[in-house]
Amino acid sequence: MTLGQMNLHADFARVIDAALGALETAGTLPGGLNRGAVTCEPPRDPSHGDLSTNAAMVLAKPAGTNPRALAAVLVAELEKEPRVVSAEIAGPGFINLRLTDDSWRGELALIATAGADYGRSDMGGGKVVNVEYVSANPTGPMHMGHCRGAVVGDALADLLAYSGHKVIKEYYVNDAGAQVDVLARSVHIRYLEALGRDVGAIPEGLYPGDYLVPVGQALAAEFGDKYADAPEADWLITFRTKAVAAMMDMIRDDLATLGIRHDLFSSEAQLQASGKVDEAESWLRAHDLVYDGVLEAPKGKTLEDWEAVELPLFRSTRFGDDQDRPIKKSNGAWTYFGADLAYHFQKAQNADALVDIWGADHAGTVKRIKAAVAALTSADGGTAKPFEVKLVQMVQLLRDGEPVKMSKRSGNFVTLSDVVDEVGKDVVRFTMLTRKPDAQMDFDFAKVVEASKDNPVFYVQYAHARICRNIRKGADEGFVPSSENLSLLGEEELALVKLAAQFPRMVEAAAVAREPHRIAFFLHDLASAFHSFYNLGNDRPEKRFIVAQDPVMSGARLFLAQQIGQVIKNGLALLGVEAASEL
RNA sequence: GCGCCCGUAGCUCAGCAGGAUAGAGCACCAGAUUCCUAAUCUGGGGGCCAUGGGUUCGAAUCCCGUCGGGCGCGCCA
Repeated sequence: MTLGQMNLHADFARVIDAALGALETAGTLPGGLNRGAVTCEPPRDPSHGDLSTNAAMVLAKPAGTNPRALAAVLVAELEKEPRVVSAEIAGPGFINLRLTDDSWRGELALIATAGADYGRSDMGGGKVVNVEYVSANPTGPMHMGHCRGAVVGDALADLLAYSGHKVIKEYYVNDAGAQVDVLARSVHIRYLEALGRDVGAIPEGLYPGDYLVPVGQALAAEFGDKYADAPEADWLITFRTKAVAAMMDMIRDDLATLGIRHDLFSSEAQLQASGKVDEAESWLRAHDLVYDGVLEAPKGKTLEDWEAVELPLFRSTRFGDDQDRPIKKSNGAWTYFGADLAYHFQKAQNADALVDIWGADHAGTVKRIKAAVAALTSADGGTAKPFEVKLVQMVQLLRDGEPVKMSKRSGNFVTLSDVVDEVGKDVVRFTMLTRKPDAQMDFDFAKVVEASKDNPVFYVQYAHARICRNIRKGADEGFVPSSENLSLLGEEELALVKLAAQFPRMVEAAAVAREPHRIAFFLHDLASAFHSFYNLGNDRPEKRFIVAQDPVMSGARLFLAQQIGQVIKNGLALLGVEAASEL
């Protein structure tokens, strides 16, 4: 049995499929029906049963019968499954299944056996997926604008790994564009300052942030006044390299406060130096995907300095873009797109699939890069390498309801580490993960700081801590979690198990949809169900986890609590949030 | 003008690759701890799922139009 099969929901999807197969063999159903739309999931209303399938409804038409008639024969087939207590037809043709209590008790035991692996699956089949995220320009510390993509990308990468993919977490360092020259000049000012020169105000157009002060000091310590009066050409490259390295150290530290650690940092400058970009261009030219041409003036805005110049253009209009895109500038340097194209080609050679996490402000470039990657990776006439761009919408930063304008140029921004220091990693991560990534969100700094005690993350963590505390208390009284007498667990307890048992399918669905936020919502639901059950013990002492004078019942209940805690812990781990045993 | 994303309760958001009576948190109201920490629980009010069509057994969900909001539309990155 593989990991992907070891849970009840996956099992019953197969039971239903087998039942349909039996009907085909018997001639009741025509062969070759597409069962892709058949579902097997818990009904929204638990009173309808444990599992529900729409098989009769989606197959009735192609089978030339009506839903309820098909449901009747399918029910007869499903009732042969020993774990099925009842199979009922409901509404327009749903089939609702009730399973034996023992099958749920078995699932509970399975959670204990699987432990940290409960929910893990082999769905990905070991395929290598490269997830590129953050990739902020190395010109300053991480700010809140980067935060969402960082958290979503990291959680998605972990989710894919947990679902049976081999994941490479990658950061693309844009250390080759004009912005790093600006950085080098900004650092040179700080270098002069460190040497005691009067530099006055930081000139317009350079980065004014204080974070460059120590970089200037380090350069002064290393080089003395060697470059103080030297022409820019003498120091630009050296300063650029040193400054980028310093910025990347800072960024790595910032990411570490969120628990984010990339496997691979790829340098744009190194990529260009290696000749990979030229190779990509040659290949594209040979395949008539790059040609020399002249662009039309941009629409929708007027540019005084617009000039028509011949440039090497990528035929992105063939792939739905509204304009062909230059891969080189008139000065011969690569455009961002030109280098990016080669970069993706290189990534594709080392992975079975690519996922990029981008900010929504880059949405306009998705078509061209997807087109380029599709063209490059199907070079040998094969199928193109799967490549998805996941857009993470903007976070509107507010302070007491007032928008905070952020600009690195002006030095006015809310840094990531400020926020993490203030509210903590878990709150930041959970907040970013409790909404779907393709909707905009507001992040009111003051509000989040103030309301951090009410953050849903504590609700979930509290459930876990509560469980740990009870297990400790049980141990103090000599009660140990035990799976010996799970038959003592009744309807209310099994309702908890049924919810927890959905974790594996939630993980798979979240991985397929690339939506880690589903895990966060599931955990909230599970914590809520747990807190509810826990409070039953207020009025009904016999429902407590620790029942005085009853080690057998206490053992079974504590076992239940332990497994619920395990599932919460597994889910939190996926989100990169701590599952503390004390709050 | 064009492209992408969004529009669900007073507010912030879910709604599981179309499914049964649209949910949660916050806020508001009313309750529950001699008993495992109340960082919890129970109950209540509150929604023409922006809007108009279409697809089908069935639509908040898919398609088209309209309105409203965001982002983008340079040889920038």
